[in-house]
Amino acid sequence: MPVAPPPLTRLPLNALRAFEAAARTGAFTLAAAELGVTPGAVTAHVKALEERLGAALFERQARGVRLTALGLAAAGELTGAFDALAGAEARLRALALPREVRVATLPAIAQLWLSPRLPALRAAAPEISVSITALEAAPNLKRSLHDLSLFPAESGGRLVVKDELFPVCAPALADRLACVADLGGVPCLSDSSWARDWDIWLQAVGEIVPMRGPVFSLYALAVEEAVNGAGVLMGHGPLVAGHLERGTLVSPFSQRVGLPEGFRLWSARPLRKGSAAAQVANFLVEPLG
Amino acid sequence: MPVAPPPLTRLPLNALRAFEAAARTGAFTLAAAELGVTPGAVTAHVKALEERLGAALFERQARGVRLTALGLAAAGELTGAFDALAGAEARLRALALPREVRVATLPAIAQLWLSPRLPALRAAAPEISVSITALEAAPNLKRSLHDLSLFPAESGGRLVVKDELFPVCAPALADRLACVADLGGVPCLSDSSWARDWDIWLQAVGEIVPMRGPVFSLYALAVEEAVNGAGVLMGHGPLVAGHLERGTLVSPFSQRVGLPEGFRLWSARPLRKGSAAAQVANFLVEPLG
DNA sequence: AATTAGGGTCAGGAAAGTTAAGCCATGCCC
DNA sequence: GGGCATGGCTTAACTTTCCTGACCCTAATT
Repeated sequence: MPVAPPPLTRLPLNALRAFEAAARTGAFTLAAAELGVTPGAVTAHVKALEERLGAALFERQARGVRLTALGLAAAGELTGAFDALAGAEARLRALALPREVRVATLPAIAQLWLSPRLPALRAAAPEISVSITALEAAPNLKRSLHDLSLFPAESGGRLVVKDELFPVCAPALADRLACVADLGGVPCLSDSSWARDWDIWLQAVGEIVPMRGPVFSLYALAVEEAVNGAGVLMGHGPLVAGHLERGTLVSPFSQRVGLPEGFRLWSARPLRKGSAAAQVANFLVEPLG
Repeated sequence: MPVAPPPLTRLPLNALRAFEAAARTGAFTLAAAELGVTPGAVTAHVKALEERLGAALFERQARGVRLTALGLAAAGELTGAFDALAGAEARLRALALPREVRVATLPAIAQLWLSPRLPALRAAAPEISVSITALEAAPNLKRSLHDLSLFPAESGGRLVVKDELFPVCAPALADRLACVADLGGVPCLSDSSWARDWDIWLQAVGEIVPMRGPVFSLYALAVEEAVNGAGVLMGHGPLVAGHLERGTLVSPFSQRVGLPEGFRLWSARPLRKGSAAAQVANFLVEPLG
């Protein structure tokens, strides 16, 4: 590695951020995803930084990278500094756009739980602009671009609604289901990210039924298919409540299994009383109040 | 299947930095100088940020800009965050280039005091690479790119050498100076950034002598001219000591005026014992060891 | 009236990022 | 165990963005 030429210029900010993200996530691709750029850009940034410093920050391996001692030593302080910067950025945004609230949640929750509630929220506080981002996993709260984050968890945040499992299907299909064992004779829909739902419910009710059926990658799609009579879906209480009310889905069995987890709401930063984010949070937790 | 990537975009880092520098310095021009870009770039960055936020950060006035309430509210936290980032950056650099020490000082001190000492420093610690930057004013320590900063001041830092004033000139010229009043008959050299030197000395010795002579913008140039016999210069003790020793300059009058200030050394960050920066600092303060 | 100081604007050019292909170990599979 | 697919980083050409440099504008100063 060549010794650095007299670099009296400061280290490039974006390269530092790319390095920090790569160090924290442990992979260039993850860092790229977090920063919203392509992996090639992260490669270039880290490389530029290493050339500038005249020392390697990562060991390149065939599959992935690993921090060098230097990289490890430098990453911690950088992470702290960028956390502070993210906080300052969020505050600036909150000051400039006090009516913007950005919520992160699971795609299923966004579509099946949050979306139906938005009209009422808009009616209650029309000046607030709520934007929803669907993410597969809860974002890093310190670094997130969101104000609120609604995800299933067993603890933390504020409980919005408890989750429970029970099979649901179209009314026509329910007629063919007299007992749990009948599930073996109909398609059982499942969602790839909640793959264990059926196991959990069956184990809780003490039954063993061999089942098969299509697997969906979007829970909302599985719900639609269930409504269309394509099969029986393991329903998450809060996500199928609307269809149950309207009668487009019914619950063929009485056994409901409460899950230890519920949908819980976190805020990225302390909510100031009366702020738009606080209003939205309160609405989601206590829609009536 | 992954859900669509976050359409949320974060505020551009470089624009935030430009805004922070402009807010802290109070002027786009100064911010541009600090960042090493042109004022136009700062204009564009701040403008982009304001458009992104949908709110003004500065009030544009015919002559200069002034922070809006929003800008003022946002600037403080940003400054703190960027200070933290600068600290992390400096630490990264120190880890990667442990033998680099960067010193900021006045041009006159660089040329007339520091430069003559560098050979001895190199001999004492040949592995350390010292780079010197001449600045007209002491840099912001928290944000500086330098490790050490050597500037005249009345307090703070570590005292390296006291400053005192007394006229100096070439030996041949000294013969024509019997008393202070004779200064009126010879050119009196002065430096534009130390314009008050003559006043200070004359007032201290209780004389009033009308004088004129060329004004230099570089003190080192004035010293060279004095050596060449072009006139009498108000010498700063530490900066003319070498010439006095070699006899290329002499002090025609006995009156020496000690200044309340001396050359003082600051370090941007706490010096770790044994670090290259600490070695250089110790050498400058106590050259004998 | 002329000068100066500070921002704003615009065309052109340098340096980001993107897209798509390439590498290279690992792990799977027959 | 060789063949083959996979995951992750890299590379190269292209595109977009950002910076520069020269100019204009306004208000305060000389």
